[in-house]
Amino acid sequence: MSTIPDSSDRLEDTGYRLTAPRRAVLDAIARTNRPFTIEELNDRLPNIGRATVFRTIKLLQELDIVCRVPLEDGGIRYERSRSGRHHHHLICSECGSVTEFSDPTLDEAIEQNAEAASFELDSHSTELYGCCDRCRRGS
Amino acid sequence: MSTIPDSSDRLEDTGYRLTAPRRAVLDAIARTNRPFTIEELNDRLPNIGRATVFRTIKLLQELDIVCRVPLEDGGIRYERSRSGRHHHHLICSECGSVTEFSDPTLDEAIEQNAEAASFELDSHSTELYGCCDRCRRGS
DNA sequence: GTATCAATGCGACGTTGTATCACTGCGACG
DNA sequence: CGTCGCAGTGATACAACGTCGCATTGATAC
Repeated sequence: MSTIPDSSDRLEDTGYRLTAPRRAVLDAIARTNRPFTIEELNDRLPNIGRATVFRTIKLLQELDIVCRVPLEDGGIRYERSRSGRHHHHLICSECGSVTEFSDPTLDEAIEQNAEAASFELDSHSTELYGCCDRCRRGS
Repeated sequence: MSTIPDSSDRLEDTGYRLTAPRRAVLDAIARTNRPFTIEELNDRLPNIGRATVFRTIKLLQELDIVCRVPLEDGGIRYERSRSGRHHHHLICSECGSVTEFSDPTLDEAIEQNAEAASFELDSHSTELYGCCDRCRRGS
């Protein structure tokens, strides 16, 4: 999992400035273990402009520090990227938890479908929706 | 591919009324071969209320007559479902075309990942983004 | 026919994100 | 140090996409 220092470095290494608002956003994200909406983040950072929060999250997405999690109902949440690399999501409809996973077999199946259609693959996204282990045991 | 009569039947069979506005939406969709936004559809149906178009598309999604196509940039388009069944999308960033495909191998890989995490899978979505065969040849 | 209730149209509203633009403060350089 | 340039910020207006509430309409059962 990315730490705040890691993320700070990644910001500066790519030529972006590590400003107080960005530090505050990184800090707020680091203290959260659940997927969050921008509005939630915004409420927790009353001294930081709404636009800045949006801009910062967009930036962090580009740096793979946070990732966008599309929900089944079309809603969007964001989460700190654990791996900082390409991955997929298991999204629990009960508790809203999001778990990352990677699977070369899955990625290969996707690449083969693209190839079969003579499609030049740039990127792909796959989300799994259902009920996580915790919620299944709990209920 | 679903025809208008098919879709009409599917509406009535599930207990919904086949009204003039719904017929008009079905008709407009049948005449379109490209993914569309609700706003585009709305412009083509000036006699039908915006809310009704939204409501109808939502309904048609539930009946698997149209499907929601999430774009790479977060935008949303809709398209007539060719198969009326579960499938995935190849989405061309050049021309915006959307092609459906199904692949049991891919679905199985997804199921195995869910199983490995003791996750009870309800549904999943996978989208492939890139450049389609036509655009590759053309450019 | 007519009663009933699903469906519609309208307009207000909510959410999520972007554009504009004046201002601020980081950090480079003398 | 001082000051300069520009990336970054904040406020606000705006845009896109979709929902809600409610009075009215019209499809269907009887």
